Amino acid sequence: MAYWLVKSEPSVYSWEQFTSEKQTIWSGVRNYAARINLRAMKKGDEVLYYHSNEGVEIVGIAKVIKEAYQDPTTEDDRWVAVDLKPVRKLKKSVPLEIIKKEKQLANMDLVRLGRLSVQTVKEEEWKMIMQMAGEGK
DNA sequence: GCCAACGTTGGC
DNA sequence: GCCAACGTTGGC
Repeated sequence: MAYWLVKSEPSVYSWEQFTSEKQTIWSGVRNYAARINLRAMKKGDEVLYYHSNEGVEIVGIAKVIKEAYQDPTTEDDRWVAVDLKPVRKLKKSVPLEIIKKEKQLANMDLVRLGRLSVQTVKEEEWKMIMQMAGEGK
């Protein structure tokens, strides 16, 4: 089981929209580093859902329901998409500001590689986030 | 193949 | 709205 983090601008595709649609195609990624991560996603992997620009916080958990396939939004077969579905909203959203203050999370991709839109999350990082979100585990 | 210029992302 | 950081492009 691996953990991931995806970003979305709420004005483009928010968590609320995601949950009301029950699932979504995570397409339109045009970045090589992000593509490597998309390809590595396995069915059942859990994904943190992060709101960029507005909110600037992790708001919920999603799950991979379909592994990488050709991105339907382009003819170019080099790009891939995955299908995600919402699992649940976090009890408490975890703002980037708080993550930055947490020493154990200083090396998270979210902090180091701010602009990467699909990131890996280590198990320890996932656990920390869950604690900070008030999720008992 | 290097690197400067440019465009985009995203935090503030 | 500004600007820093970073990825991509293109000239040489």
